[in-house]
Amino acid sequence: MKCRFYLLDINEGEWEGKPCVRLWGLNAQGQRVLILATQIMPYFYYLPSTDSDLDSVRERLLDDKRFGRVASITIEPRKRLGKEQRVLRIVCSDPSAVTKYSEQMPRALGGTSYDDLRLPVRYVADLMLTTCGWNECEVEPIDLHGVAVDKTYVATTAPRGIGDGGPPPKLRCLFFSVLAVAEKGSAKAEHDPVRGIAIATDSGRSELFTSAGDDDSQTLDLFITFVKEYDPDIIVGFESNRLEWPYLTQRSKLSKKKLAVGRDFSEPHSSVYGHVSITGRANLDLSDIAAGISELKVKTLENIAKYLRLPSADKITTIDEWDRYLLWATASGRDQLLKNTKTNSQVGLEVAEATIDYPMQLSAITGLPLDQVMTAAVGFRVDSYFVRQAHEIGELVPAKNELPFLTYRGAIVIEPETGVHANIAVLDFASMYPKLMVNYNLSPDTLVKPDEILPEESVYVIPDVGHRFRREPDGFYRIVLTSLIDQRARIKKDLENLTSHTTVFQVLKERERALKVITNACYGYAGWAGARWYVREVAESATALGREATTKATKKAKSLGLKVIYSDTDSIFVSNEKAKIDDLLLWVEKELDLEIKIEREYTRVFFTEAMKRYAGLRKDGTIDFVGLEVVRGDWSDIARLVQEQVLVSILKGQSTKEAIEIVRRALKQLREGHVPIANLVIRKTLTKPIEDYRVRAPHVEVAKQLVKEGWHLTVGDKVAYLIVKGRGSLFKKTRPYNQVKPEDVDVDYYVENQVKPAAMRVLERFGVNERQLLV
DNA sequence: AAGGGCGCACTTTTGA
DNA sequence: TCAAAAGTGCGC
Repeated sequence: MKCRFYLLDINEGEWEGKPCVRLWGLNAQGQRVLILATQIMPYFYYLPSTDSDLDSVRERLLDDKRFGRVASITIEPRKRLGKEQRVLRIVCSDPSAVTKYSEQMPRALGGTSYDDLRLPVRYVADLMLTTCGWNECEVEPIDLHGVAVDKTYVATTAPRGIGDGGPPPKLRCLFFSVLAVAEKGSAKAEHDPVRGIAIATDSGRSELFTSAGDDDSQTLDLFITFVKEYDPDIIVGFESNRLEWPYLTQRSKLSKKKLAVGRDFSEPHSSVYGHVSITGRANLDLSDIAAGISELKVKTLENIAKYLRLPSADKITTIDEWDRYLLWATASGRDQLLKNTKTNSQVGLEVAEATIDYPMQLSAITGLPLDQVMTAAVGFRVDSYFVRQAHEIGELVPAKNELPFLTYRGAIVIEPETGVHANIAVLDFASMYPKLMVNYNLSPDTLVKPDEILPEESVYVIPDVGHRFRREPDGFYRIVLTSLIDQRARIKKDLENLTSHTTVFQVLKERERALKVITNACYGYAGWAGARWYVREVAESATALGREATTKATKKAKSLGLKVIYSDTDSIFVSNEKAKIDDLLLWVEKELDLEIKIEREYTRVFFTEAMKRYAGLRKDGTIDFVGLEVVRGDWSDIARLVQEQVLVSILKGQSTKEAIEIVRRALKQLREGHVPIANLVIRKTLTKPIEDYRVRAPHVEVAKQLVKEGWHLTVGDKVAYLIVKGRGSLFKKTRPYNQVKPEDVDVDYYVENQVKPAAMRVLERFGVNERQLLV
């Protein structure tokens, strides 16, 4: 019988003594299914050194005792950098041999291995399976114990992804939130019991699980039982990968329980990209979604809800970890904490529902399962997409690189005309790098070696850097990018005929966004030393061509009589003169084969002397703040707020008098101690392990202190601190956010090193001097 | 265990 | 006292 299934999760397994993958999903009737597929045996490709004969190498390998788990070897035609090659396909009897042998063979016999892929990835690539999408194969029912699904099958034909299989089935979604309380520092599984777990489901269930006293086994039992009964397809949490799952797993172990939430009753386990995997379900961590929202400076669930303007955003408040212990000591405090946890789960579910379309579409496009796609870095998403595309065209997949990398020249920024300008248009090249890569066929397989002699008319010669690329045939990057660009164009067209607010529209919109992100990431990917298709020359040529395009367009703009006040990479700020701009747009299209658009129009725009920092007033009255302290997460709120008000006043008002008054008022408030401590907090990220720092930076000193006090701090964490009164260097006057009393604050520092510099950055352009800020 | 590129502004520490 | 180095976070 035929089975159509929506794919949620894939893992390795075994069936009748053969390696298989387990495909977890839902069928067209909405039943939960598990399909075992044994069609593909684990394999990789091996290309022996050039002088050896394939047949004899094959014989030798089959006899080699070191490679006892080689099941068979065939000789196949594949392409390496577009060139037809005959390679050995090494089929192994178990999946782990692929990783081992693909490294050992080149070491023992020379040559190179390709397509060293884990079996689930192999399946996704070879069969174009669609994660978060529909697939199809012939199946036979089987009896399988130890799994909680409606149907179990074995695939009798190879499963295939079906392009547009229609809308997804109704998926069950559960959000969970864990309350942990510690006397000092971060909660630790060894001595801090789970105080409560709240869940909320898409079916409207909202529960709070607790235990009496310090024994949390009832809480855990209730949670495990609920998950089993509700049987969600998607489990969502906040910081669940890093904190909640490891904590719950450890707590369960301590009470001799198994956190058997998987559809095979296994426990959550951490996997490749630092994500947690729950067999048969998709585990999603909203903090990974928050990480992708750069406007969000402090990544809390509360702040995401507010950012998304969810109706329920007002219901949620963040209770800091260090406040929990005292609250927990009183009955009313406990009540507050538990209620807060429950609210978290309800709002969390709404956040999940509002944001999940994007990860699902990104998963469908890249082939990375839903639980991996948001934790995987941009480079790995591109990697995954490329692996699928490579298989389609028969191209060998190179191993991941650990090549030494070389830096290269990037884009041009021209210094802005300082001050305020009226009526400015911002012109942007649309997808500049991707289009240049397509236009000039920039790709590893079209790159001409420096010593190779080719007729001039058969290659593109890149300005400035001199690299050459064959005009024909289409290179790998051109093929991949063209497909991405075309798909996106098609969706954009479809969107025009749909009404917004419909589900279909939203899903397509997110798909379009996912395609755009992948498209734009290709340039950076080419210049990333860790990429499978790392080719510095491609990235270097893209930036060289970009410099040329922007320079030429700028020159043309000037010759048309436009005033150019600033330019960065692929954007040009010009006087907003419609007719001249239209001429320029046409010229760019014709002469540069690129598209340039009016991206924004400013009625007024302000520049300091610096590049990459400005503020522009749009026609609708909103202001874009770019690069300035206002948008930086490492300045105190008070400094950012004052600068923002100053800029509003400058761009919307008439004189600087009002702006000066704003600063004076703020400084007065500050000096009188009326500014709440929360507005004085400075946050900086730990970008490396604490012991690796070579200087005593303020946030690192605070981090050291916090670690001593029992807080878990790791790379990527933000350290929140204040500056307090004292002597000596700044790093001696820093204290953790939660330990500062208002009277200890070093007001002078905030006046002289926060508010004044932020305000003066703007005001000094108008001849205001610092003394004028004194009252 | 990892976690796209380069260009730029700016603050603070360091070391002579 | 001063320039260089370290460090962070931004723009595109």
